[in-house]
Order: sequence, then structure tokens, then C-alpha cells
Amino acid sequence: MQDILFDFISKYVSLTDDEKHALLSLQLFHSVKKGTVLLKAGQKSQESYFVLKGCIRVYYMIDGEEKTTAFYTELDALTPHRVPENAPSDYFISCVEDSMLLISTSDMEMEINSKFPKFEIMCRMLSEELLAKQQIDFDEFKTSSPEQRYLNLLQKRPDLIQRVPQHQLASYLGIKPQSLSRLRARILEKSKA
Amino acid sequence: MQDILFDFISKYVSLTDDEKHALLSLQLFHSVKKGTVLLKAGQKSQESYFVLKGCIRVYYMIDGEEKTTAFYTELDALTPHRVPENAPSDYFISCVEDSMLLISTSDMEMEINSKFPKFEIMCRMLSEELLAKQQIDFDEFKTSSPEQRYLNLLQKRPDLIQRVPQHQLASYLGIKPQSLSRLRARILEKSKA
DNA sequence: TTCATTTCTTCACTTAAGTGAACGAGTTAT
DNA sequence: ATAACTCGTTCACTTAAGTGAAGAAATGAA
Repeated sequence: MQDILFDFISKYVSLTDDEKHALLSLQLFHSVKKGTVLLKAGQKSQESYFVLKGCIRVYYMIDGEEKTTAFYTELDALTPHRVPENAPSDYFISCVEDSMLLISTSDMEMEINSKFPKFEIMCRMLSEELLAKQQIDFDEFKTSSPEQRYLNLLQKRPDLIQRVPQHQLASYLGIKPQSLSRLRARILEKSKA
Repeated sequence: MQDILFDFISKYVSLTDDEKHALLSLQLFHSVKKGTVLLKAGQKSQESYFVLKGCIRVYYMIDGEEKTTAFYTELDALTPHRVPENAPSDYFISCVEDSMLLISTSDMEMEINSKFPKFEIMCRMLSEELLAKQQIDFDEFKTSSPEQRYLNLLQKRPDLIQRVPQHQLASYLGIKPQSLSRLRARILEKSKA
């Protein structure tokens, strides 16, 4: 499990054994049961998450309905946005499957960043990468219909469709579960014909 | 016009007169006529834009139709995403109104960053701010209907509705111009009743 | 195991967006 | 000044998503 982390980090910076030990001594690793709510709307989020194994999701509660906006799976990093600083969260984060996560508080990040400037460099690289990816995702979402979004997901993250409940997928695509069922039936119909 | 820039920068870092002169010597200021295409799909984008006055937009050309995904107005910064590095752009950037822009190439950014580390700090702050804002915008877009998005825009960027052609606004909201007309008529109808 | 709950699908109906066409108003070019 | 074009709106019709209800299948708990 630690190897997964170090392999990932090695794509950005190379760590000495000292640095690796410092990281491990922070006890970042957490095993989290399916259904666990990691962050509730109204709470002030101080934690960042990195998925080693499993799946977590972000959702809003609007008019009593869950609206899922993101899924994070293996090697995805989730740093809750805080604008303005220290505002309470307006969304939830919960665990879709039994998962192995890295959970870091901002205190821990500050500590490790001050000891090893490398980490800050890596965080900057990661955040630039995330910004670019997110821009692309946003543009794709805006420029396509629910059906295209579903077909697109089928290409890019086929695992999600298997491991995530349909009603969560539906709201991620911007539609209701009934519409997703219909949409899938429609696609099947087309591929038959 | 220069004051606008320095006022903006002062929110992040404070500049000495030397640094201000160095910035001005780069000749970043450009006056751009309405309709000018700053970046075409297929080109490799090396430039970043900062709007001092006016409005520029990002759009895709899909099946012969323009799909607008973003508008940038006064004090907005647009750094085209480049993932993978140096890939040709798949979108267009054009000028909605006669505008005054700051245009910087990556060469110029490297030069000024190496001379004055402050700029790099400011860029990092800006990019973190952008990432957070973008996450919020994305979530808002995903969790609302075209009508809600229009009402939301009316609250947050009422100027856009005045200064931008309706068909561009429509595609920004994820719908066709005809639907935007209808939607507006519907809202008017409701507010009368 | 059994009971309850959640999840997914289907159905009939409503509502809103897509489509193609037409029209008038405003803009641009010649 | 006139012609060509763009832009916004409206209309009739089509298509797809929303809604509420019902039922089957899978999941979880007592």
C-alpha cells in the first residue's frame, strides 16, 4: 500500500529514505468503511484526501436530493476548496466503497512542507495539473448532452459505471435515475438496430 | 490603465517602482478590436490574457456550431490549459467587445518570474484562487437547470446579459438561442402573475 | 430466515429543450 | 441607399428529461 503512494510521488519528485520515513511517521493511512461520511455540509473542512484504493464521492444536498458532482478513485486527490478561507463546507464527502485513503490535515501539510520543500513543489505541480484537467472536464460537460456524457464516461471511466450506484451516476450526469435507465435502454436499442 | 493593473497586483504582492518599470517595459498592453480571434483551434497557445477593459470568450466549434464555455471580463485572467504539454488548442478565443488586454507569452513570464520571484508567488496564489472558483462554478452548473443557471447569472454577472449576444449566452447556459428566448418569456410571465 | 430498505426499471403523463422555418429589426458592406 | 447578413423572437412539431407511481430484484439488518 505504501508502494502505491511512493510510486505516485516519484512521478513528480524523488524522495530520500529520510523523507519517506517522515511521511510514514505522520500516520496518514486510513481504512474507511463504505458509507462513512468524511465531511458534512456545515463543517469546516481541514482535511485533504488521496485515494489509494476504493472510491469516494462529493455531493450536495439540494431540496432533499443528493446531487453528486465528483467521484475520486485510485490515485485521485481531493483537496476541498476553501473560498472564502475557513467557510463551512456546503457539500458532503462520503465513501462509496470500503477504501484505503490518505488523510492529511492542513497542520500536517504545513509541517511536512516546511521540513521538505519538495512537497510544496509537488503540491504546486499537482494543483496545476488538476486545474487543467478540471477545465477540460468542465468544457466537456458543458458542450455535451446527458447521452453524450454517458457514452463519454463509458470510454474514459468504465469502472465507475460498474462500481457506483446508478442513482449516483445519474446525478453525476445531470439527470434523474429514471432518465438514466431510459437513456441506457435507448442506446441498447440503437446498437441492436 | 496601468493603475488598474497595479491596483490588482497589490491585492497579492506589493511591487517596488523598479518592478513596476520592469513590467511596463515588457509592452504587455494591447488594444484589441471586437471580433478579433486571439487563438484558433489547432494552434499551439503560448499566450496568457488578462482583461483590463472589455470582454473575451472561449468557445469550441462542434458540428459547425459555436459552443461558448467561458466569458472573461474586467480583471479576469485566462491562462489556456496545456495538457498534454504543447498540444494544439481545441478551442477558440475571441474578443466580444473592443478591449484592452494584457497579453503575455510564456517567454515573458519566465523572464519576469526569474527576475522577480514575487510574480511566481502571485501566479501561484492566482492559480489556487482560480481552481477553487472553477470548482464552485462547475458544481453550480452541474446542480442546476438552464433556468436556474440564467437566474443565477442575472444575480452574479448581470453585465454579461447586457453586453454579450444572446446566442453566445445561450450556449454558455447549455441551451439553444430559441430556448433562451422561451425561458426568458417564461420568467417574465411568472413575475407578472 | 424473514422483514425492511434500497436500488433499478418500467409506465403514463407533464414539462422543457431541440429543430426547422419564418419574420422583423438592426448592422455591415458595397 | 440598397442589399446581404446577423440577431433575436415566435411558431408548430419532435425529442428527451422530470414526475409520481408501481413493482421486481438485490441488499442489509434483526
